[in-house]
Amino acid sequence: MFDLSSYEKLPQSFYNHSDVVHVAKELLGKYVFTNIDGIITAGKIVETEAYCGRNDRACHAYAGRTERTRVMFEKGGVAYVYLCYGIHHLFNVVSNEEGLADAVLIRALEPVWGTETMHIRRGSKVPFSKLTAGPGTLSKALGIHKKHNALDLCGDTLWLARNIEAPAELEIEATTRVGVDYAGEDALLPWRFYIRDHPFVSVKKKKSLT
DNA sequence: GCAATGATTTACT
DNA sequence: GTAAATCATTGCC
Repeated sequence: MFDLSSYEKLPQSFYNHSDVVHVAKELLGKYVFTNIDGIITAGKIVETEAYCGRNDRACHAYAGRTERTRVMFEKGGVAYVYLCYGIHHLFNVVSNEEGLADAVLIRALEPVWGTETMHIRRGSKVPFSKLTAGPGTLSKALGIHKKHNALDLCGDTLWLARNIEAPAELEIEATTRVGVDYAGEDALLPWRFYIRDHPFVSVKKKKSLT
């Protein structure tokens, strides 16, 4: 059975690491919790992508600080929620110090708590295996809304935790990121991480390699 | 103030 | 496999 007492909220210091790629890898196997309207949902992180605002053209913050991206320039430990294509909410974890726009995009989760609620939020009869397999769908399943943008991840509405009983070692695979072809050479950076052979990883196919 | 576009998903051919 | 849905952010007038 799932025991909430086995989970420990990640401290502020976790997000202040100077290497966003390192944070992205550390996030694998951790858990995302949300408490929306008193309903708790949670999922294990199985896929992430690192974005670095200083030298990564794929990052929204690369072009500079704007009204939208200013959250990424905050100190680590806040949520950056962005509405993409007018439909989908993407959930990012901001890392590093204030002024350095690093963030980790959560691309896929494994539902572990409140799966009934997730099903309701996802509406139609999506198979269980698709509940949180994708950056837009996982946000919807967890009830993450853009109103949660800039939320403190150490708060009581949206936070990350680790399982104190979970094994420390994971099979981590690193590949190029998805959907950032426009970023040119930066799209080739192996900054996408996922747990090897995990069923909830959104297996991306296309790879226009020459 | 107005038009273009995107870190995606879903449905239809 | 291709195309549409849909809207906040962005850049230019």
